[in-house]
Amino acid sequence: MCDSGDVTARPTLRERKKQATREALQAAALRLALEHGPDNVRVDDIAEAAGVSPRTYNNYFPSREQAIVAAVTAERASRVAAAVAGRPADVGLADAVIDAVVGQYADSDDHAPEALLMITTSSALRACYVDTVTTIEGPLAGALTERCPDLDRLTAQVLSASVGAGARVALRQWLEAARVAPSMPGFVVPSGSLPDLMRTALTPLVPALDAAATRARRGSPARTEVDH
Amino acid sequence: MCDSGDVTARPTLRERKKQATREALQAAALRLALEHGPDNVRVDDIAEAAGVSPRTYNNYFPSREQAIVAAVTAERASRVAAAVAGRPADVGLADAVIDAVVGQYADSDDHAPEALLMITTSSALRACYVDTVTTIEGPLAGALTERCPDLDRLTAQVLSASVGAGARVALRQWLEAARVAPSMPGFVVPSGSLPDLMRTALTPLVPALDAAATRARRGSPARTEVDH
DNA sequence: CCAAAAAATTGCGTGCACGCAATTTTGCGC
DNA sequence: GCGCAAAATTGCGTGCACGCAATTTTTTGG
Repeated sequence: MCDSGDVTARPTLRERKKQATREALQAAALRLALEHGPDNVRVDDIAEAAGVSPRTYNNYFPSREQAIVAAVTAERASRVAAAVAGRPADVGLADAVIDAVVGQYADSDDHAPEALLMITTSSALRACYVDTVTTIEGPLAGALTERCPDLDRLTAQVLSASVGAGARVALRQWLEAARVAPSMPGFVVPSGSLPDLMRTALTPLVPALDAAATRARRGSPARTEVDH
Repeated sequence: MCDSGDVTARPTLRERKKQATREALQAAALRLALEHGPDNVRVDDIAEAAGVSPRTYNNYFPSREQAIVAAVTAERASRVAAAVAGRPADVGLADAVIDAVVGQYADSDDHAPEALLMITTSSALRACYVDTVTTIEGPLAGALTERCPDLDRLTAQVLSASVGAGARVALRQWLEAARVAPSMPGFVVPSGSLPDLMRTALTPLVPALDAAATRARRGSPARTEVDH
C-alpha cells in the first residue's frame, strides 16, 4: 500500500492513524461523559466506544479524565505558542504573551459550553482541566526564546512556568466561582468573563516579562554560571 | 489512659496522635525505601511497619510516594512562610521571598543526603518531590498579604504560584543534572549548588515582586473588578 | 512481491487509590 | 467511673494505571 494520492501526508501516515484513534478516544470519552454523567463512565466503555482495547486506552491517556478534558483543550498549547510567534515584532513581549494566552481561553471555551459546564461539576475533571495549562509551558518557552534569542533558557522556562501558574490561579478561581453559582439557567458559564479574570491574573507578571525582554535586547547573552 | 502528666498538650492530644502516626508512616516509608529500594516497597509494608492497616495509610497520604518524600520535605512549606514573615520589614519583598525559599532548600537538604540521592534515582519520586513545592504556595501567599496588607489576594496568589513555578523549574533542572551524572562516589549531591541555581531561577521574578510591593505601598487597594 | 524489522495493540497480572459502611477509639460532660 | 457523640481505624469491593511479554499490524529493504 504505497502512498497513493495522499500528497497531504506530511506526518508519516502512521502517526495519522495514531492521531485518529486519539481523537476517537477523546470524542467517545466526551460523548459518553455528557450522556451518562462523568462518574458513570468507565474507561472500558470509552475504549469499546472507540473500538480499541482497554489497555490501549492507557497507551494514549494516562488517566480516565484526560481523554474527556483533552476533547476540549486538545491543541490549546500549540495555539498559544503559535499566537505568541504570530504577533508583530513591535508589540511588547508581555502584551504578546498575555494576549495569546487570554485569547485561547476566550474563543475556544464557548465552543463547547455543555462540556465546560460538566467539567465544572466534577472535582476530578476540574483538577484535570486546570492541570492542562502545564501543557503550554513547553511550547511557550520555545516561543519566548524564538522571539528573544538572547534570552536565557532558564529564564524562558521560569517565565513561561510563571505564566502557566498565573493562568492556573485564574482558572481555579473562575471554576470555583462557577461551582458555587451552579445552575442559573440560561447562564452556560456561570461566573464573570474568564478572559478578564485571566488578564487581571497575568498583569502582575508584566514587569518580569518586560524586564527580561529589555535585558535580552540589551544583549545580556546567557549570564548564568549554570546555563548548561 | 487519662492525660497524665502531658502538660505539653497544646494541640488537642487527639491531633498529636495523628501527627505521631503520620510521622511513623513517614519514617517507616523512608527507612524501608532506603533499605530495599524505592520500587521494592509496597504500601502494605509501610503500613505494617507503622502499625496501622493498609487502608489507614491512604487516610494520611494520597499516594505511595508522598510518605517517602514527606519524610524529607515535611514542614518546608510552613518554614518558608515563617521565614518570609520573619525578615525585618526594611528589606525588599523580593529579597525576603527569595532568601526564604532558597534558604529552605539550602539547610534541610543535606540533612538527609542518602534520601535525596535515592529520590534522584526513581522518576516517580523525583516527580513527587518536585510537586511538593506546590505546598508552599498557600502559606507563601498568606505571608505575602501579611507583609503587604494592601496587596490583591489574586496578585498574592499569582506571585506565590510564580515563585513556586520558578522553584519547580530549578528543582527539575537540578534533579535532571543529578540524574545524568549519577554515581560519582563522594558526591552525595551530584550537581552544582542547588541554592545558587534556585536563586538564579527566581531572579527573573524580582521585577514582578518589586512592582507589586511598591504598588501596594502606594495604596492601590484591590483595584480589580473581580476582586470578589 | 516477500521477508525482516519496527511499532502498535492486546491480555494478563499486580499494586494502588478510594468510596462506603461497620467497628473501634477518643474526648467530654455528668 | 459512665455513657454518648464525634472521630479515627479498618475491611471490603471496585475501578484504574501500568509493566511485561505475546501478537498483530505497518514499514522498509531487497
